[in-house]
Amino acid sequence: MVGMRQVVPRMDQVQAGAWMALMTTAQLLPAALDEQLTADAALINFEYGILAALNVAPDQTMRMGELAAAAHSPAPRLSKAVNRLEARGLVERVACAGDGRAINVHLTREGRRTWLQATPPHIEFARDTILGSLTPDQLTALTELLQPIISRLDPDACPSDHPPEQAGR
Amino acid sequence: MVGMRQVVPRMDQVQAGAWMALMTTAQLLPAALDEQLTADAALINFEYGILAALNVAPDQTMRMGELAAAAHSPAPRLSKAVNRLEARGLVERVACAGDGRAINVHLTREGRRTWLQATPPHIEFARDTILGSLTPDQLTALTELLQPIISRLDPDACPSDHPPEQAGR
DNA sequence: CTAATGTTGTTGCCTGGGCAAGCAAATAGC
DNA sequence: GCTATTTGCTTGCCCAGGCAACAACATTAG
Repeated sequence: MVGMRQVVPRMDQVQAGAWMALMTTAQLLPAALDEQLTADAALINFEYGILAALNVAPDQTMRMGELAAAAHSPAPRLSKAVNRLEARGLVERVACAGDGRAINVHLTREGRRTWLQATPPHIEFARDTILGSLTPDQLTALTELLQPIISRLDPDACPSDHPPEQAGR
Repeated sequence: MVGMRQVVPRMDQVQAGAWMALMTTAQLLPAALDEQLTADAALINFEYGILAALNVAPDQTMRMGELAAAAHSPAPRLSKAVNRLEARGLVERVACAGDGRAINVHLTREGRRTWLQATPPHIEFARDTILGSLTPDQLTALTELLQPIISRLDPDACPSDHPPEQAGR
């Protein structure tokens, strides 16, 4: 019994370090993003992602289902976010011609204006505050290291998608 | 005016890729953690962290302030989490002898039992599902790449686990 | 045509978290 | 000693998100 000090499995030093770094990042990053966006545009990151997705969609319009998929969001969460955006006039719901139960979400002129205003500080924050400390080679390395983790967390996550995708396609 | 297509700043391909990987990780990781812990021990990650911190503390006891610092949590969040844990008998509040306004949080026997039971699946999940796809060298690289990002997000985040703020400096 | 099933969104209820206000003990100023 | 400030923690109020129940329309089977 003397050798049996720990009942629980242990991580070695390297694993523990990576684990802590991942956890800390996952904790701080969303908070920092929401803080920046809320201060600069009264938007949370999730809402910004909706505007961004609509902005690059044909006719600035998407179906709820598409939007939910693009934002990796369950339907209720998206529905409520669209409620909020619609109440502010940034977005409008339009009945879908072909299908009576589908809803088209359309980015209003005001919504696009808000997105245009919100984006520069957001991109700046991402580049300067977050990515700015790494060289391009390091960024590439980071991306490749995170990719397998993402794949294991969500097998459906594909490399190219998501909110802050660049504006001009 | 023809050349002026975009008013908003852009990220290059490398930056955008890293950005997306970071965002996706930050989105998926906490959800996966809470899911695993909730299923296996009816704890969310934050609560698990509290038990874990108490478990390694001298006398299985910490002051609220210490705990909040250890969990990188604002005071109200910790207070409410301790409320929940105390209601389940996993933790108890004890008045602090020397200071009438301070509260010592103590891990009960039942709390330690819960932590012991919750930990193996948690560690397994972390090692196998999340870190398992990377070699030790890659884990080291990942840690070093995330470190500067963490530092920029929170200047107070200390790289090493416990630089124990010993009283006598 | 009608009934059963499937699809698409929305609403309600509950929980966790942020922030500001509050309370109580300790400390500093007078 | 007595007020004023500071420290340590808690509570209340509000918002965002998860899940299940629901409503509305579409589709398929009989």
